[in-house]
Amino acid sequence: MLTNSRPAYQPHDHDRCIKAALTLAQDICIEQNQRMTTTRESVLRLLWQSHKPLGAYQLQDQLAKLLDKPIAPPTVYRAVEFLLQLGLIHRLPSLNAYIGCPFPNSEHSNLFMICTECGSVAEMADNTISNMLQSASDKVNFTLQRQCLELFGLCPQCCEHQETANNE
Amino acid sequence: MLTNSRPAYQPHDHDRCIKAALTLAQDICIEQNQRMTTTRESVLRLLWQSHKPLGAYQLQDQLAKLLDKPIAPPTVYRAVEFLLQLGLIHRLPSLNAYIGCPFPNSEHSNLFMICTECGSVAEMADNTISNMLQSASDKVNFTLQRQCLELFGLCPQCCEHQETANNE
DNA sequence: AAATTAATGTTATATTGTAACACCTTTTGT
DNA sequence: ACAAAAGGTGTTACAATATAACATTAATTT
Repeated sequence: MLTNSRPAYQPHDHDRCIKAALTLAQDICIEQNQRMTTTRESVLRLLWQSHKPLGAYQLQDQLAKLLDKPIAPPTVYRAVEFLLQLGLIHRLPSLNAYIGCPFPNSEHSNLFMICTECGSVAEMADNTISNMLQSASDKVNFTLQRQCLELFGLCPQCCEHQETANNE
Repeated sequence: MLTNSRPAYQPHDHDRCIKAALTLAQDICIEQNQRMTTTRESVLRLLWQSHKPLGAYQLQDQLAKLLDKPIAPPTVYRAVEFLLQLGLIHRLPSLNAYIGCPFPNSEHSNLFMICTECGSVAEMADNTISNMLQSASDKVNFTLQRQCLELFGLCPQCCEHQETANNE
C-alpha cells in the first residue's frame, strides 16, 4: 500500500515535500521531452503548498500574486492540463479542484480520502483495491481503463476534535 | 453483489424499469413523509428514460418539453437536490450529471462503471469492496462517511465493437 | 537567421450552479 | 370552513467553473 496519509495529516517538513515533488517533476519532464516552464512549475508548487486541493480560480489568484502579473483562466487551465497529463497532479471531480500527486511515476488507483471538515486530502494506492475493482469489472464484462475513487469522511485530527467536542 | 449492469448494457423492457423505479420512489416518499410532486416525478422519470446520465441543462430542456412550459435552472436543481437526498438518484461528479439509482433503499457504495465510448453508466454495490475501503480507511485513521467510486472504461457492447473494428 | 513548433496572452463566451424574493399550494390547527 | 403556517415553484439576476479562437511571444530546429 502506498499512501501519503502520514504527511497529509501530520505536521512535517513540508518544504522538503515540495522540493522533492518539483525535482521529480523536472525529471519526468526531461524523460518525456516536455518543458517545465515557469507557469507550470509555479502551478505545481502552489498545488504542493498544502495538502488541500485548490480550484482553478484560487490558482489564478495565487499565481497572479506569485508571478506579479495578471493571469487569465486559460493560462491556469493549460498548466493544469499539462500537469494532469504527466500525472503530476490529480483533479478531484467532486470538488472541482486539483492537488499534487505524491507518487506520479507509479501506476496507481487514484484513491482520495477527503476530509469533510478541514478539506485536507490524502491519496492512497492499494493493489488489493485495484485488483478487486478489476475483477468486479471483469465480472460484468466492463473493460476498466481508469478510475477515480473519492472517499469522504474525517481525517484523524478532525475526528479527534469532534470527539473531544462531544465529550464536553 | 448488487448491480444493474445487465439491464444497463442490454436491451430489455425498459418501461418496466421506469415504472418500478417510480413506484418505489412513491413508497419511499410516503415512508419519509415527503411529497412527490409533478416536477420531481418528471425529473426522476427523465433520469430513468435511459441508462445514460443527464446534465442539469439537458434536464431543463427535456422537462420544459415534457411539461410544455418554460423551466428555469433553479427548478431543475431543486428537484435534483430533493431526489438526491432521498437517494433516488446519484450525481456523477466527473460528468456533472445525474442518473437514477437502481437500488435506492439499500445502503450501498456508489460504484459507477462509466463507458467512455457511449456514455452509459451501470451501478454496482459490492460489500467486499465497501469492506475493503472501510479497512483501508481504518488503517490510516480516516473515519469514512461516504464514497463515490467512478470507474471509466468500455461497456461490453462498445468493447466488442472496438475489437471487431480492429480486426478489419 | 529564417522557419517551425510550442507556449502564453487576450478577449469573449459557454456551461454549470445559486441567491434572493415573490407567489402559489398544501397541510395543520382551531 | 377558515386562517396561519409550511412547503414548493416561478422569476430574475448573478456567481463559479471552463473553453474557443485568434494574436503574440519564446524556444527549437534547420
